[in-house]
Amino acid sequence: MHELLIKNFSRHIALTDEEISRLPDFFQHKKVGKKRYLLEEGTVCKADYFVIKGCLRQYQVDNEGRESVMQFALEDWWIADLYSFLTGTPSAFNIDALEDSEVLVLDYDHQQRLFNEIPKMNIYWRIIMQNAFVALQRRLLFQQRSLEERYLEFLKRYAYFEQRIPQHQIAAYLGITPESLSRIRNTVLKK
Amino acid sequence: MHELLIKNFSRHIALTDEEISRLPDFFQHKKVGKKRYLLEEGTVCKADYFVIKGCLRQYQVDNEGRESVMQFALEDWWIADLYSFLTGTPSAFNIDALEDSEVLVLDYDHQQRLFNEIPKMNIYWRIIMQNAFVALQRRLLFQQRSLEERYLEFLKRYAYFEQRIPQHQIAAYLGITPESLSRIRNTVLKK
DNA sequence: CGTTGGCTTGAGAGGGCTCAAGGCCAGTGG
DNA sequence: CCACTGGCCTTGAGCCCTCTCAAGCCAACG
Repeated sequence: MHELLIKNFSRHIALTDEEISRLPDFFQHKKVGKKRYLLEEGTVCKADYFVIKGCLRQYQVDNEGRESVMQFALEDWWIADLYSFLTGTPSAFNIDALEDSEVLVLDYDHQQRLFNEIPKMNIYWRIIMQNAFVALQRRLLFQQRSLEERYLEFLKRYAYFEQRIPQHQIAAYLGITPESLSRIRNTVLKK
Repeated sequence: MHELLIKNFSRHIALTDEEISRLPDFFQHKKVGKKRYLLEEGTVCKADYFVIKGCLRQYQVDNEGRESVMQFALEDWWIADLYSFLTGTPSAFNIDALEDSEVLVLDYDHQQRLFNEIPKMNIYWRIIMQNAFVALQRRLLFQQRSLEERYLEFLKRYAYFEQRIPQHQIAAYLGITPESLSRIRNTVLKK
């Protein structure tokens, strides 16, 4: 099994060697070329994806054709449309690769089996969901601040991958136009 | 144990009668008068609260004194500052009662014991965290729409308690000024 | 070396905010 | 029973931040 994933699990729960040896039964390995889709709007999100290489994004396109980025996912992150995944309903999101990427695929049935056969996985998922929830709350509050504050917060939290993401994607994540982001960067730089 | 809570658990997991009989060991009952605080900014959130009567709100006050409402909680809802609760750090939020209310208090140690003694509680909390996460994602996306769309979405999802909440609180939840909300309501009514 | 996509810059417009005043209760005290 | 008060909602006027639309630049790539 890929070491990134094992380390990730181990951050929250203690897996035995025996349990680790069973992990490969649950996951599939998949390569996603740049600009290729893991999920397309209107289809059901059938799996949760763990990124081991590259960079992906989950986004929505509104009636006017504007994109809103829900999430970026780099190495060591999970990505999926959880709502579609959990309910089995068609997704409103797309997930595609910003770079050539590789993911571990955990489809719904395998996840359920994982919960049954290694019950402490419930603890792991409870904890990462709690963390994701808290992060999202923080993001929601920053959404009400000025553009500059939002951008600085983004830099503070995500400086380590900011250079890997095109600016207009960052704008779509922050909920602002690329033009505004360009101007903000200018004023921030001058300080 | 209060029936609302048992029903809530039962929506996601199957508790035995024996397990239900043990629940009272974990919870305390507490009354909170209108305008009284369950949590004050700067203190640690030591418990997760399940509302059995009344209405509470979780909110933040920014440097300019503006309030942002993170969440309302009525009967059958959980409320807490999860970040403070999980990390034991001082909270940036306040939680107070908009009406005379009653809650069941689950403090951190009791929750940990609950997870240990009734392991399927991990499943329950995993599921409600997933649901809360998905709801928050939806809210985040609506934050980028126009005032009117945001208000209509709020009505659609929360019509059943809209009358119990003062308008300026709803404005603070939607991230707009009370004046703007008042104007929006006017234009919506005319349609 | 022409085309394409991403970033920047400018000018103008508009949505939502600020500040201020007025009206309408509900609660309170005389 | 009534005047008074304070909180909440409404309405108006003016402004500012951010968006839109448009053009220009530059690097990457065929």
